[in-house]
Amino acid sequence: MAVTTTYHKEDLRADLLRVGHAYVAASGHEGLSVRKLAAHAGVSPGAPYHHFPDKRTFLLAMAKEGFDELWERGSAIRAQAGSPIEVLTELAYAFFAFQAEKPRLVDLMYESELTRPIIDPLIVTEQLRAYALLRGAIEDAIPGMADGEARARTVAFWSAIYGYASLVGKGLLQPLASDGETSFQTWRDALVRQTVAAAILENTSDFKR
Amino acid sequence: MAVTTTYHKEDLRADLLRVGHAYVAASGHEGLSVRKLAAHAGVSPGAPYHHFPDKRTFLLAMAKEGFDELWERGSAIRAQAGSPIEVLTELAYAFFAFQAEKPRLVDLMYESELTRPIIDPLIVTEQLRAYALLRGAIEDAIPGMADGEARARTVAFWSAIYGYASLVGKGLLQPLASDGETSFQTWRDALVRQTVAAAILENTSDFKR
DNA sequence: CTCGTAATCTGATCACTGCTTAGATCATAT
DNA sequence: ATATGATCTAAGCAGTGATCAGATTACGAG
Repeated sequence: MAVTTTYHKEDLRADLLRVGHAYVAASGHEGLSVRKLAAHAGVSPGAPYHHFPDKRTFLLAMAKEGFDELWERGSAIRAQAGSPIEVLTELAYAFFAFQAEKPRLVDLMYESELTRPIIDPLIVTEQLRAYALLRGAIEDAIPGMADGEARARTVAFWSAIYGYASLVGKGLLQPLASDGETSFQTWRDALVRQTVAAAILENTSDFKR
Repeated sequence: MAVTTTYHKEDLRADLLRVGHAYVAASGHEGLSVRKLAAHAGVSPGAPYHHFPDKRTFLLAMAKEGFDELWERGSAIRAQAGSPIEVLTELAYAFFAFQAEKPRLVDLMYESELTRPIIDPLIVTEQLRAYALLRGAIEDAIPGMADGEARARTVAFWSAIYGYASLVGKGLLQPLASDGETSFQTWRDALVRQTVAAAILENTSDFKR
């Protein structure tokens, strides 16, 4: 006879995450509904609730996969240890690359119902881990900094990198380029050079009170 | 006999915007529904659709009021003309102040269904106006820059300011401060000083290709 | 091999959402 | 006074997140 369609799925949880990532990559997290998700996974509308208590929890699971991948890329860069300047530069470009590859996933991670009106604790945790990575790279360049200075330098670095990637993600920077990709790369390279330099300059006078 | 309740409202459109701003300020744009809006304005669920074709259009009208206020504050700062360093510094702090006063409105303006998955043309327009303001302030400091350099400096400046404000708005920076407001202000001041300095330094070597 | 238990899935249902539409009400100009 | 057009109500549509009773299946204990 015909192939018996399984009633119990192989691993519905993993299927849902797979389907979810595909949907988000294609259309963003805004239009994603539990019903569409279930339909794409070939399952009834209520089934996903046996694997995730909430829609929010499901989105959080997807976001976590994104943060994990980002973390792996970042810690790999730091592990293969070049000079501090090289490490910071590569970290910046790695974030831009991730944002370019999966812009809609980055939206989910940083700008979604998971971050508004109040941010989810898990995302705060992920962010602290990334903060520690950046701070470590900066402290490699300037050993023995006071706590406040290290914080200020890390925050300034991350603000510029995140801000730029975020604006690019919104499509708020391309329209300014009349000469296309060329100048687009030029700003980015200049911004990275500036930001890395500012994070690493030995002159600490700006941070003393 | 009793007071005749008016059937036609005085100015429902303005009332809706007022009510909308109050709701967003209190709870954010996420939970705002046309029905709640109508109820708060004392009107039937379908009434708002005679003044705004869409929910999106309504949100856009609210966002535009925010951009207009921001623009007025910014152009006032530039009009009262101090040194370029003072102007850029005050512009940065003005944006932080606006974000601190109306964080939920800033969410609506920069991180909402109006900016995702694709950004609304009106917001791009508003952003270009603000970009021109910043660029002008930077060009006051360094006259006669090449186009690419002016762009790169402006983009880098705006990226850092926006990125920092955005992270603060998400509550992603406070948790890092163990000593409260003091160090919080310290990072911010250091970031502004760094960013303004980088935007204005005469050394153009970083921008030549 | 049987059978009970727990996990999984279906299908119906609830309150809520954005939006549409027919018809009632009102202001205003002629 | 009356007609025109703007405004509003009330009902209803499809789609949403979430719940739940009952059907189906896997699996371990006897």
